[in-house]
Parts: sequence; structure tokens; C-alpha cells
Amino acid sequence: MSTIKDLAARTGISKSTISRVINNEPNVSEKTREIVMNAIRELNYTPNIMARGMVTGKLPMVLIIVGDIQNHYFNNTIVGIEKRLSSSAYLPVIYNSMYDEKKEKRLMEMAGQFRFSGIIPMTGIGAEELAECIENADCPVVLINKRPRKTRFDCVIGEEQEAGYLATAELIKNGHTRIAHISYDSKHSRISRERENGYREALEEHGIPVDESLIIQGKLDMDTGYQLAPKILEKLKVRAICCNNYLTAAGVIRYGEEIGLHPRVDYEIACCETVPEVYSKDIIYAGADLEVIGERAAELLLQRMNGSHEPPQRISFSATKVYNPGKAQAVQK
Amino acid sequence: MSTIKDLAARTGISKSTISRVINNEPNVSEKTREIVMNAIRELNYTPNIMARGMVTGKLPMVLIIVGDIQNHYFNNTIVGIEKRLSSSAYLPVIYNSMYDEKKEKRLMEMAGQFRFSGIIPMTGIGAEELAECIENADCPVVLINKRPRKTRFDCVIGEEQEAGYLATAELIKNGHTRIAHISYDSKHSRISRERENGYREALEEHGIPVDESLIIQGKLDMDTGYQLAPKILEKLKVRAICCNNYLTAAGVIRYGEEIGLHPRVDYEIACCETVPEVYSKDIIYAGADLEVIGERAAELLLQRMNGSHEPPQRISFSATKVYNPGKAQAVQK
DNA sequence: GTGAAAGCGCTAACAA
DNA sequence: TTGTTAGCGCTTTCAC
Repeated sequence: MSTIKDLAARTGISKSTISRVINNEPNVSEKTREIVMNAIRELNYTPNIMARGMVTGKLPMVLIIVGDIQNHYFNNTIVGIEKRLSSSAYLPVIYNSMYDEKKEKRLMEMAGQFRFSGIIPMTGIGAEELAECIENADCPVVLINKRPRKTRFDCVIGEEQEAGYLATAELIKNGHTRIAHISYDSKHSRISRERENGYREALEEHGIPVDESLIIQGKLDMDTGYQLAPKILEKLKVRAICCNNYLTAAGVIRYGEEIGLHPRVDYEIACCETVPEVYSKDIIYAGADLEVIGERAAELLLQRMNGSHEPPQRISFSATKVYNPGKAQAVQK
Repeated sequence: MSTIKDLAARTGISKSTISRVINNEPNVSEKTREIVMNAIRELNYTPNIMARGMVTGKLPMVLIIVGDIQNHYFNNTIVGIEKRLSSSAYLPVIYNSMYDEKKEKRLMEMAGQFRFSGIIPMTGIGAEELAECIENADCPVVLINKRPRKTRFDCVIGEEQEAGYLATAELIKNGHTRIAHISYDSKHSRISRERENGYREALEEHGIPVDESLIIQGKLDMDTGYQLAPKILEKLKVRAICCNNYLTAAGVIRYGEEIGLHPRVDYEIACCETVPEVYSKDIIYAGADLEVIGERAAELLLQRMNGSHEPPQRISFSATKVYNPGKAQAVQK
């Protein structure tokens, strides 16, 4: 590995001037620049990022922490972050904590030692606790979908109520008026609460009275949908369901297939988040466009890394994607 | 951020002795060690990893490159790698290339600048080309499921033929003798070829003649399964299918549901890789335990990072997970 | 437009 | 067991 010193020795030009060329600074004569560039090519020189970091105090790397890399929710956001950062000087890397809070906290501490240029934590840790953890980070941080009461960092949040509203509105648009909602701990989960509020808002706005018996609390997994399906599809005989998340919807569909009820044909089902394409084309959805949220977060981070000192921003923005294939035609098999 | 110099000033002990304490070297008196440790605590000191890296020439970070972070195949392997590395001194981070070969190659070059301690590339690049890319990496590399003809690095490979064999054998065990196989470009894809060979091997070993008309080439996506299902389920009236991968199986199931054929009840379907739990419990599978493969790869990498200079290893090992729920009982709904 | 020199925070000889 | 010294490769004053 050649160094700036080797370049100096080869060209007879001083280290400082060579550094200027490498960093594309002005005030270098064209001729000198050319000589140096040639030497760089010939010696196959690449700068040692750590040596540079020693001086600048920064590793040009952005750390993205996620609770579960398998979760499409995180995945999509990551793709957005990477998209924005790929044209920057920073290398985005991901750390997967598997929702292990100990690991996450240990990492936040280690982050200081590595001198990351920026951090985007999307951990399992609750908003308030997370805010505490990162409060004395010495690099910019952007929070996604966490809204701690007090923080000196920027936050980007999707409009969950809008998602709930739109998902429900699509069902209404398809002709339904009796719509069940599978919610999740709307007391403690901000996201679930907002989605549920959106569901209520859509009904009310369309003059449909809210029937509390059609709002059912469940968990966020597939099994919940499967377990609740008999009640909803058979006992209550509901033919339109707005689920909090797609896994629950998938569980309902699974049960439905077993008793011969097909989504889009015999009933319709929606959820308040985007659905992995591979998963199902039968689920209507309205959900935050996570990729866009990721891009926006990366944008904010870049501004901070470039030295912006504006007061912290809290951006809650609408970037909702809607998918509604409509009722299926009669089965042609 | 306090430095070793601050510690020296505060304790009156030299920087080198302090460095010794930090690195847990012997030959430091208990008393000195204690004084230093106290100062570390009081000043909330953490070492600057880049400064250390300047001297040692290494960033204590392992780079995992994957083509698609959303793919459960990569995901599971990553989990294994992380598991093994979490107790080490190295921070595993993931880079997601989205199968962008340009990005991947650019990263491999940048990797040198960052002085990563080790790299595990699981890219979309073919084995031979990848081998070329990394040949002059200046840190240890371990390849997973790539077997270039010539490389100076260790390789870890799962037994794909065994997966094909076992998946088929499970179908035979469940009483089937007429078993279709959806394969994929077995001329060019080593993995698909080996899986197909396993399928053939299982049939032959159980005295079932191979019916070439039951071996169908397709792609690796869901749509392929959906498109081929009419031929297999309706025209050929086959009631046991061994797919190359799970997405194809999912496509078949999707079509089946539409015409009222339920997996496990009316027919059985298997594939030669593990299936994401959330995806379906209806698919029999036998597949490499990717997590174990990841762990093994990380183990090899650790040995190299610790200075092992043994000749490169090519480990092809059996770590196959089998899942077979058996025929479903009569539907009780 | 260029160069000399200092220094970032640490480790690794070498002396003591 | 401890301290002194010399760098690692780069950027950044400050002169010229």
C-alpha cells in the first residue's frame, strides 16, 4: 500500500501539496495536479481513511442500527437511506441487533470509539430511552419513527393516522360499510393508536358509525390473524377487515383459505403498512413509503454532517403508498 | 473526549503504561492498573479506534457484503456470522449492494482504504469474477457458497445435493412415488444442478425410475410456480412436487388455492432450502442451515484475523435442516 | 502555488 | 515494572 510519502518521493512534490491534490483543493497549478494524479495512478495509491480520520476526527461511515434485518419495515427504510447516501462521501453500514437491547446500548457506546460520522438508530428501544442513550453522542443522529419528548436530534416520522385512514377509505371505496379493525395495544403503541384513529376517522367521515365490537386488539404476528379470523369471518360474518399490519392480515387469509374464503373474491382485507411484494397481492394497503422516509432521514443527516447547526427538526410527513387491486373478477378456473 | 494523554496527566503515569493497562497486557503492577482504571472511569475514557488503527493497520470491523438484505437466504447467514462475532473484538457490519455489481466492486476497492479486519462477500457476482475482485485484498476473506476454481481464501459451502436428496426423500417417506421437480438452469447454476442431482439420487435410491417429463425448468420466483402449477397439478395430475426454492413452491400453492387444492391435504410440496417461518408452514423442506454456515465462516475468518497461515480451506459441510409436518388431518372446519 | 513542521492518539521498540 | 522515543499517514497551520 503506497502512501502520500511515496508519492512525494516519486514526484519530488511535498506531502502538503499532494494532500491538496487528493482533497481537490484549489490553489494547485494544473501541471502539479497532473503530475500528482499520474503518480497516484502509477502507484495505485488510495488514501488511508484512518490516518485521515485521526486528523479530522471522523470515520466517513454512517451506522444504521436495526432491530431486525429480516423485517421488511426496516429493510425498506434502509434501502432509502442507502439510496441517498450512495452518492455521498459516506459509507452506509448496517448493524443488526436482533432486538438485543444490551447489544444496542453497547454499540451506541462503541460508536463513539469508531468516530462514525452519523448514526441512524432504528432499534427496539423505546423512544425515551433511546433519546437518553444517544444524548451524548458526538456525531449527528437522525431518529426514524421515534418521537421522544425531548431530544437535540432530528426526527422523521411517517403519518400513521393517514395510513389507517386511507386503508379504511379504500375498503369503503370498494363498497364496504361494515369493516372490522385488528389493532394492537393502542394505549402504548403510538403507531397502532394513530392507525386506529385513522380507521375511526375514515368511518366517521363517510358517515359510518363506529361499531366498537368490530375493533379487536391483537398482536402483530400471523398467528393473531389466524386466531381472530374465525370470530371475524365466521361469527361476525364481516367481509371487510382493516388490519394494523400485514402479518395479521396474512394470518386471516391463511384461515380463510382453509374454510374456502378467498380474499378479493369472498371478502376484502387491508392493512396500514406496505406489504412485501412477494408476500401477497391480495392485501389492500396504505402505508408510509419507508424508502422515502429513509431518503429524507439520510438527507437530514447529510446536512448535519456537513455542519448545519439549525435547531432540531421534527418532520412528520405524508409519504403514503396506496395499493388496491379491487374486487377480483369471477374465478375463471 | 479524553485521551491517553489526559490519563497520563491526571495519574502521572506514562502513556505507554496506560496503553498497557488498556490493552490488558501483563507486566503491570496491580496498583498501577488500579489507578489507571480509576482514572479511565473518572474521565469516561474510551480509546480512539482510529488512532489505534493507525498503528496496527487495522480497523476492528468485519464487512459483510450482501446482494440483497431482504433475502432470507442472506439474512440467516448474517445472523450466524453475527452470532459468532458478537463475542469477538470485531464489529460486524453489513453492506447492502442491491445486486449492483458496480457498487460491489467499488466497495471492494474502498474496503482497502478502510482497513477492514476481514470481509465476507456474499454478492451477486459470480464465483470466478469475485475471486478476481478480492484476490489482492489485504485482509482475510471467507467466501460463502461460492467455489471459484482458484483462490487463496477459505470457502464454506453447504451440501446442496443433500438438500435435494432429503427434500425428495421426505416426499417419498410420505408415500409418494410420482414426484415432479421444478429446477432452475441446472446447466449454469451449481446450486440448482446439485439440488436436481439430489432429487434424482433420492428417486433412484428408492427404486423409483426418474421420469424426465416430471423435471421442469423454471425461474426462481413466485410467478414461475404459479405459471407451472396448472401443468403439474392439473395436466400431469402430480400430487407431490419438489421445488428448487421456496418462492416457486409458494407460487404453486397460490395457484392451488385458487382451484381448491390445499397443500398437505390434496397434495404435498417440498423445496430444497429452508423456508422463512412466517411464510408458510405447508412447505416441506430440507435445506442448508444457513445460520450454521454463517457461524462456520465467521469462525474461519476469526482464525485468519488472529494470524493463522494454514493453506486455504474449502469446507463443504452438511448442516441440513429438515421440516416435514406430514399430511394434514382431515380439515376440521 | 508550494513547502516545512507540528500534531492527531495511539502502539511498539528500546532503555532504564 | 515503568518511561522515553519514534513513528503510523494524513491534514493543517504558517511561512515563503
